Amino acid sequence: MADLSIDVVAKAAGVHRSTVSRAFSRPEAVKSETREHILKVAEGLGYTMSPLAQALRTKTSTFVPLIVPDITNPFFAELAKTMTQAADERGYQLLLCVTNGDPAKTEGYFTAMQAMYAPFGIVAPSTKVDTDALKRFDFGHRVVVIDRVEGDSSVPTVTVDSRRGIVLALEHLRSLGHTSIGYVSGISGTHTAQDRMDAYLELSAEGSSTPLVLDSGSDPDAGARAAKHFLEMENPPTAIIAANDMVAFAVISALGQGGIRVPEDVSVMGFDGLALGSRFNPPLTTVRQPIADMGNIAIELAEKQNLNGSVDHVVLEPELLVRASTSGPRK
Amino acid sequence: MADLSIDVVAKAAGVHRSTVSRAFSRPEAVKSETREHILKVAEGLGYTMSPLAQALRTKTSTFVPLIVPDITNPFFAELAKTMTQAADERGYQLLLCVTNGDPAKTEGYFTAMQAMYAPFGIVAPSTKVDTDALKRFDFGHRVVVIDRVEGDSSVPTVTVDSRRGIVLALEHLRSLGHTSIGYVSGISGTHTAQDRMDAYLELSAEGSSTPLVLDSGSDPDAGARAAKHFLEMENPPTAIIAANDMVAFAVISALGQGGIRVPEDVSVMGFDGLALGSRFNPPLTTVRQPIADMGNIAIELAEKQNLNGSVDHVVLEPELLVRASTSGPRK
DNA sequence: CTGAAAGCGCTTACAG
DNA sequence: CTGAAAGCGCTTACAG
Repeated sequence: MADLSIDVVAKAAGVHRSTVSRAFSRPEAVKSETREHILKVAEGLGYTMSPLAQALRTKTSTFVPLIVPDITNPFFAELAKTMTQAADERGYQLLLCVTNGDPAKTEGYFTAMQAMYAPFGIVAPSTKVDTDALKRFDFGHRVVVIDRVEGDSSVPTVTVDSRRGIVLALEHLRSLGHTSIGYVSGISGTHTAQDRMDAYLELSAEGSSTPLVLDSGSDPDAGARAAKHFLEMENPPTAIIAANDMVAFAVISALGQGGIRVPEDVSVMGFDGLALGSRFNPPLTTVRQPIADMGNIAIELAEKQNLNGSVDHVVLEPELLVRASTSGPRK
Repeated sequence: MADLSIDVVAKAAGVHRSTVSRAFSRPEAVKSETREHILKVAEGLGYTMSPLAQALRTKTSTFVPLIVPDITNPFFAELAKTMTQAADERGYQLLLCVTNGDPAKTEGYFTAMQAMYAPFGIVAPSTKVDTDALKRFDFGHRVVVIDRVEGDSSVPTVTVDSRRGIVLALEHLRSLGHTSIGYVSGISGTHTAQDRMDAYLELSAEGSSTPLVLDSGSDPDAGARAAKHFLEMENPPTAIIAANDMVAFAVISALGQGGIRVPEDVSVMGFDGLALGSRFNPPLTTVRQPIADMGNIAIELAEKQNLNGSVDHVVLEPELLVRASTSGPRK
């Protein structure tokens, strides 16, 4: 495999390199016979264009970074999976960038993506996005955020209606006969997390049940603490809503270690709709976010903004997913 | 942010661009005063070199692809996480490439990486790697595989001692008093999967217990089928080893839906040591693979091969991780 | 419709 | 130790 460049194809096809370039990049600008001949020769040689050289020359590439805090979190993994495909279908190459929550890393990725001539990027944050900080980077002007954003409406966003999700959860639980419904935050950085909690607080008050937050921490041990709290209560709630599926898993696990069974002793719901939930013990009832849609829409929003500067804020509908972790209250 | 290039830095610093280049890439080749001056000017301007242009010119980059079948599988997610950091520390940028099991995609990544002048790559396969197919690509000669490999020992590999892991699992279960121990394959593509199964078959025969494979499929429903099988047996085993943690989750979930409790009614072990296992219900007893070590070593092996052509095959020791999904046999 | 030339942002022998 | 020149693999006005 000697180094194949546009010039060797040009020579082999008996044309000038600019014609080869056009045959690939602007096919309509070259006579069809010439084009077909060139393409055939190129194929025979096993030639493909160098994206590096193309990017350098045109100052635009097809690399689209997806910046996530933690790929080990199944929510982001599922997002990455669907976005890889969505990007592919549109001719982009998704570059997964994992920050592990380190803001310095995020900035590093921003300058790197700038240098790679990425046309735009997607960020799924773990904290409320500071749009001012974002815009200190050139690249920050071409980013869509998978969360709500405050104050500044100039960055495109896509989220799920958090309040509606909590309504769905509460309705489900109440229809089962629950009146005492607790909440475990478990996450707290994003607006999404905040919105879920706020909605719970507000809606349970409206429903004339007293809000009961078992834990509001945001570390991985929140689930365990919530379970401990539950076990120590005289009148524990008969159902629990967890701020997301991962927290629900942790709660159920810790509860189980304490001898409490789900859903026999207490119902537990999650929020996210992870595939993993269907194989949990018990399979998790949850509010599904349309993760695949979010990924597709994020890319569309980015393209739109890139094209004509339009900035959209899309809010998707969540959906109740009843599995086995909820049932009527005990007794 | 006007476009910053080496030439604008050169002008601002009053030197030739080649000197700027050296100040960054071969600092010892330039007088220290000059260098410091250049670096200061560059910093003031907010200049960093274009990795694209560098790669194009030197025909080598710092992009290191990690090719995995499915990022949604926590094993690969954890691998990706530790490898991102390992790569970073060595000055590489990990590029996550997800094939979704599509061989065509793998080939696509290979040619893309070739085009990106990646110095080498890491592949975590979902099937037995065909080294001949691998080597049809130039890039295939600079790849390390996270699995065993057959026949051809010219590609560096890193794995865990599968047999040893099964020994650990069997010993643990037997020490608890189990004599009837079933197995669920759940995965089957890789040598690793094969080796685990073979070891189980061989070692349970040696231990004079009859091997009992509840399911040998490799799809996501293997766990459910195994549970069904279990429920239909007259004399079901008192313990089950699952080929990996994800399968163990599915088995426990399906068993739970069938009214069987773990570990009260049957003990279940996994294999992998995923972080997720500690938050399963019940927390999963398993054989831990040193995933972080695997990642680090994979990169080291790649570097070594790249440097002096040496090819190593590293086999790591697994470790028993006792949590709550195993106990003595019932009654 | 095709070719010749200039240039994207770098590096590296080669002189001096 | 530093500069001038050629070139990595492309694209795109500009001619013809």
